[in-house]
Amino acid sequence: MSSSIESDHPYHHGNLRQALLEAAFELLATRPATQLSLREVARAAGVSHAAPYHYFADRDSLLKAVGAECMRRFLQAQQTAVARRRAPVERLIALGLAYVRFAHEQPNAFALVFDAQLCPPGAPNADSAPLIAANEALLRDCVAALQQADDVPDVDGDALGAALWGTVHGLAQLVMAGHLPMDAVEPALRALLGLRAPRHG
Amino acid sequence: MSSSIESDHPYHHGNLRQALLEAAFELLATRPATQLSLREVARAAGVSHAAPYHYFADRDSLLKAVGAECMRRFLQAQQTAVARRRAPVERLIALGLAYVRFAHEQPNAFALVFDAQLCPPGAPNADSAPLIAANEALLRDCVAALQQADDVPDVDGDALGAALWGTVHGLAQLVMAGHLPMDAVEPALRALLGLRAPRHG
DNA sequence: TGTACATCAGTGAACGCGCGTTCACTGATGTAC
DNA sequence: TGTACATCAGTGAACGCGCGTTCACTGATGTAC
Repeated sequence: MSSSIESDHPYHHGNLRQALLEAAFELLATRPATQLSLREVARAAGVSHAAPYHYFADRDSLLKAVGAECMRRFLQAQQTAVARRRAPVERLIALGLAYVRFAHEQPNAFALVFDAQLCPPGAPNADSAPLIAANEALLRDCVAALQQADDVPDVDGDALGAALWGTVHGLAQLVMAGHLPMDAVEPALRALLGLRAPRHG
Repeated sequence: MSSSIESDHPYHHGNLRQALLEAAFELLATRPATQLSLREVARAAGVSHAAPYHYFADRDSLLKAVGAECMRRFLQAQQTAVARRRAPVERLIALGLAYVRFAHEQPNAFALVFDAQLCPPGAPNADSAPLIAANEALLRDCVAALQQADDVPDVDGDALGAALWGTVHGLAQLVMAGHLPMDAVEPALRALLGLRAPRHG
């Protein structure tokens, strides 16, 4: 019984920092990060609105930590998806689908990951930096593998990588915004990669 | 002298509705639409904070009207860019560049156009609906023209259109978020469309 | 095993703020006579 | 040309709200003796 970390003592919560991050993450199912208030998160964690200040300097740094948590889950979703595939094209498709599916299922978490205010790409001080680097590396590897296959024209790898990142990112946004059904994503990716083959017949 | 619509009478402003929309649009250079307050817009238009209620039912409908205005400018930027080009690939590149450039220069206006809360794609009651349809038609035409060129493999046109829309949309987002410099956009688009040619030599 | 005490995680009252919205009003305008 | 009047765009005081942050506090915990 003493093994329970989640106790209900009015004082000494146990692991409030983690509980706050989880509460915030769950609230993201409800509304965008910009609309999350510190008080709401504290309320959801069952704690007074002043308690979070023992773990986070202010609202902003709580949101930054939540963003890093989201990034972690986002990266893992992609790694899991890619790990099951071998063929370069299939790896890329799996990566893209995982990317879009995460955005579809956790739109506010996805938006937070790419929020320039909270997770600025130029400021590597955040916890997110290594995760972002890992994610870009993952994509780069998939593109490089594709290029080593023998049916791909000779184009700049970095530029192609940027374009494909743009594609999955944009498809994610369009799905999130309701402009495109999730079903349309895989055909879209296949059509695009289908360009690389010379005309049929 | 009596021709001046922009008078400075304390009462009877002249064209307050339009002035509010313009003030709001200019404020978008400063902060995202979600952070715009009615009072701020009224202040920027030089009018009391209650005045907007003569033209807009509430904050939300003001923002919706601003969104339609943004959409109008966004569409026009693309139409202008495409009008100067003839070759299918160049038309597509010009379209994509205009798309991304608008997002780069007016990020908050761009974001508002695609805000699902304020401009929901499923609710065609907004002023934006015909503009959105026109924009999608523009892209579709460019893709169809590309497919009629003789060096393109036989892939599903709708799926390809979705993918290319995703690509420009995603590149726009990545540029806005600082993950990609504006300079990288044209090479990325050219690399992607370069896939359609068989391997060189 | 029992007592005294330092620690510090969490409390709850309080602050000042800007917001969206309402409301009775004011006064410039243009029209009817 | 002059007067009376209806209209209605814009005013400014007021409301209640939830927010972020501060602060003195409380009381559960674990340790030293």
